[in-house]
Amino acid sequence: MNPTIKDVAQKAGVSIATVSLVINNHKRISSDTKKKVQKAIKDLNYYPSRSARDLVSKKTGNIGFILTDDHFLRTEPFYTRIFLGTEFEARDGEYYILLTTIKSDYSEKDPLPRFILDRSVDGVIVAGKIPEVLIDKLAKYNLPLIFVDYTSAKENFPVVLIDNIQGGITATNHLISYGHKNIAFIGGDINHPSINERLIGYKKALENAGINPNKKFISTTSPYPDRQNGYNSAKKIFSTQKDVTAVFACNDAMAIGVMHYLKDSGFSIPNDISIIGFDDVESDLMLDPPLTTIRVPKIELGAEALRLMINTLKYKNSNAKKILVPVELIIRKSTKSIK
Amino acid sequence: MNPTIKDVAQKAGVSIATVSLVINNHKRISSDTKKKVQKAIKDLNYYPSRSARDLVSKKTGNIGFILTDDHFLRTEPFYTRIFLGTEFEARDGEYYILLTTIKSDYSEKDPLPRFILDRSVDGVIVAGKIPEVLIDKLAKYNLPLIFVDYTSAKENFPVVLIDNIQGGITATNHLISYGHKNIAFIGGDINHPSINERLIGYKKALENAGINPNKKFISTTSPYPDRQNGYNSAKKIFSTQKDVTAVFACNDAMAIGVMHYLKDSGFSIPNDISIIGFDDVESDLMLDPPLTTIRVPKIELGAEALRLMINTLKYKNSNAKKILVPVELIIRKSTKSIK
DNA sequence: TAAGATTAGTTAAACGTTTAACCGAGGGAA
DNA sequence: TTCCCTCGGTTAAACGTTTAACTAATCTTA
Repeated sequence: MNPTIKDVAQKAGVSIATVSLVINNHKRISSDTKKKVQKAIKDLNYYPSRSARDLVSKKTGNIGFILTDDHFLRTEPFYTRIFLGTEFEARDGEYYILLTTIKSDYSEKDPLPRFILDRSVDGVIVAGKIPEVLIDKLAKYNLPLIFVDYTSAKENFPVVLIDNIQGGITATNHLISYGHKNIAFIGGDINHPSINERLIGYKKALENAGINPNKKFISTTSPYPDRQNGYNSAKKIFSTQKDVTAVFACNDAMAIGVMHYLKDSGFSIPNDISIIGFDDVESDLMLDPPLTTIRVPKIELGAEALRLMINTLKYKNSNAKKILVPVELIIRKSTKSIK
Repeated sequence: MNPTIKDVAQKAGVSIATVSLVINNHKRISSDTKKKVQKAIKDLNYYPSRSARDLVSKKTGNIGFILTDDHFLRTEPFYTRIFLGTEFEARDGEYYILLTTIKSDYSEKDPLPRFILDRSVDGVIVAGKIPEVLIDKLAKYNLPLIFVDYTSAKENFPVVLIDNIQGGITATNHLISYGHKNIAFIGGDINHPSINERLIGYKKALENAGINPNKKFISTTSPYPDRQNGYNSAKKIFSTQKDVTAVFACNDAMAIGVMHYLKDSGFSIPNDISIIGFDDVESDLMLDPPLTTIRVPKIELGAEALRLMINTLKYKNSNAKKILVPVELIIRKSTKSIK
């Protein structure tokens, strides 16, 4: 079997308590014994048993990560990157991430993830929009709960968010600085806070520039912000509004849909129409032209969430922090100055 | 704190051993006591402590899942679906899946995943191609190791594979049955067993039909089977070979690249050229026309791997099983009969 | 009826840690 | 010299399960 703390103690000629103190580098240990013990640990290739440790310390060493299945399976690796950021950050620490998906139409009678029921996690990170009913059920367990890229309107949880408003402003300003005035906004369900905030940023930037937002240029009726809906929304707008010269799509997926529509309709990008996206879902999309967009640091979002969780766990401070992660304008070839 | 087995025992008026026996439904318990105990468990909302259980049973209740980061972040949700299949299957059982990615250029001096080092898993599932050096390092730990969609040539591990040869035959037969004779094969690195096997199937089907495989119709020099390389390979073949009427791409990503090239070059699909892919990565790709392909049951692959792992863990039978998962022809609009 | 077998449940040890309480040695102050 | 403090380490209890070994009661069987 694997070596235990006992073997180490024996080999180093000390008690098991001493070994334990060395491992958790307690100060009450001389550097001599410390070295001896560390040598023994190395020689035996000893690793503490997690279950024994967890049992006595009443921790599990796991963090749950909840995602809806459609978010997990999205074509563009957005939430998967957020997850990866969490996993990267956990990797060097002492936590493991337990990922589970839930159905996006989770309802009252669906069971909670097993890791909640059998208390296999010390806290839960929720990424993306999930049904309110699940939030309610989760809140009943007094587990630390942290949200990423979404949060409940009703309750006040610690959360890591994209600075969407600033991103919306930056994107719109970029188009304005290129001389565009008639800028369309193509978004999905306005009830999703991220999309709404990007729209707010869009409007703010227009107002700052003295441009009156035109309702006919704004599409927010699509249920889900994917390519197909980007295509459809573009169709609706461009078939009636002839003087639009630029599009701000609420994410890259919709932007790609818009590009498809424009190509199909004989428009040239960026000569006829400039287009900017949001998210920067890096992938071999073979887009032509490459899409100007607002980069969201997805890995960073996930890492930030885990750090927040670890802090919450460590200091039990439950004052609900909000962390706004900044975004960045990435200029490629899909936008063009018309001055 | 959470209720323990002690609380349940007290409430039910039995010993803790009895409670334990009920939980693991041992036969030596009358149905009367069983009911009493189960009621107490329900009343107290009791769940056994995993760490205590693991400590005594010397299990961890976790299965590691290793994936290279580029596989995890692929545009098409292929390996993520395999993972999900594993997670689905684990969900109702008693295992948790610990997912970790490794760099695709993992080298000798990179550390092993932490869950291996500190023995936090009972077994490891490896999905997709990983560097041989990692396999060697993993093999040193005597942990059950199961491969999915890849396996080491050197050693004999239990493995769950796609029936690629049959898939290659089915795909090619489909084209042959539509009257095609000059069928191109567009693949990536031939060292990847899956791709090689699909090519073998292609050749077999041609031979069965009395058609001599033409080397000029076969491209296997791309390093990675993605869209861009599909595009490039198509360019190479179609710029010299004028009588090709159909393409069998080794996966959907390359097929999409091929479609892009054909469109850019003014070909009509399927009127001028028929094309079939492999994998069936369902997604909102807005492909026009929809791609005929060979469906790989990805969820099923993952689930099968977990079942194999659980069996290995349960019966310690280490005879390296090989499971071939069948595939299915999905006819859409990208192939057309030319008879 | 007595001995053995079966049934249903209990006792207690064990798993591998952490950590509060304890202890002995040496040094300094009164 | 005596008392107290500090330093560096040890002892032992506790965490919540599983399970081998045991026991008491009932049932069979000759």
